[in-house]
Amino acid sequence: MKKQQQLYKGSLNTIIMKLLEQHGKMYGYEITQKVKEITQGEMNITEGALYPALHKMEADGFLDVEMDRVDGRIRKYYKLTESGVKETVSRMEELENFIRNMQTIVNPNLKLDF
Amino acid sequence: MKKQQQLYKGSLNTIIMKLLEQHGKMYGYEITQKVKEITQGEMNITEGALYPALHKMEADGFLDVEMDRVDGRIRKYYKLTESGVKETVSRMEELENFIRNMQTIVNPNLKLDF
DNA sequence: TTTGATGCATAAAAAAATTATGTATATTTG
DNA sequence: CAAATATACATAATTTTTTTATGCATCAAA
Repeated sequence: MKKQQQLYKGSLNTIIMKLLEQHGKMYGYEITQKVKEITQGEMNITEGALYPALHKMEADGFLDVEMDRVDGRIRKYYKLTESGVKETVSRMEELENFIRNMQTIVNPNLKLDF
Repeated sequence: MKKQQQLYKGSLNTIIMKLLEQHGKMYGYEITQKVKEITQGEMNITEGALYPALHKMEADGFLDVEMDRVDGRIRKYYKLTESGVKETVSRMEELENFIRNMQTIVNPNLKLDF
């Protein structure tokens, strides 16, 4: 029973958007499985967080939805809108800045390339 | 007017603990200034987040406090307890795992060294 | 046939910030 | 010297974002 890596709050939307950018369109359950697979089970996207996040991004105009019936089950495929693509770029910059700043804080002696 | 880098929620305690580990003891205001200095103003620790965080970590036994009066003003110096040192190690591992997982997600083609 | 996987969803609660104040002293500036 | 800025602490209300706990339904496997 491996220890669960906790998500830093605020990173979920960035993860979702980046996966959609890479895969074109995905449905909710697929996103949870993809994250689990990529991180080898270390990160777990809970459905209680995922679905409200998807709905909010759709309401904000970042995502478009398309319903599909597969094997008698409903799937809601999400993909980035034009606005969503821009937002993804912006969120990626934020993530990179965060990581860079955190690395500077925890490792002040590290010399960075410019 | 440079854009403010927002903190991912959950990272504040890690930042505080790491700074205390590096500097031995610090007071609240000093922490806000140090973060601002290190990140060249990109990250801003708000007092509304800082002081409750310090109080909670003290209550949890991770920090010890020492009061000082300097130039007529009160300073509350915080330092890590033994338990706090262990917690710092643990939080650093979490941060490194988070960064590694996020980098794997956003850059799946990157080959990592082992 | 019942358990686990697939697939969606929402509500209540907790966690962790932001924003807005408040108090007080010291220093700098016009 | 008055006013603004910096130093230094603190708390309350609100917002954001998550976890935890449910709920419903279909399909595959044991």
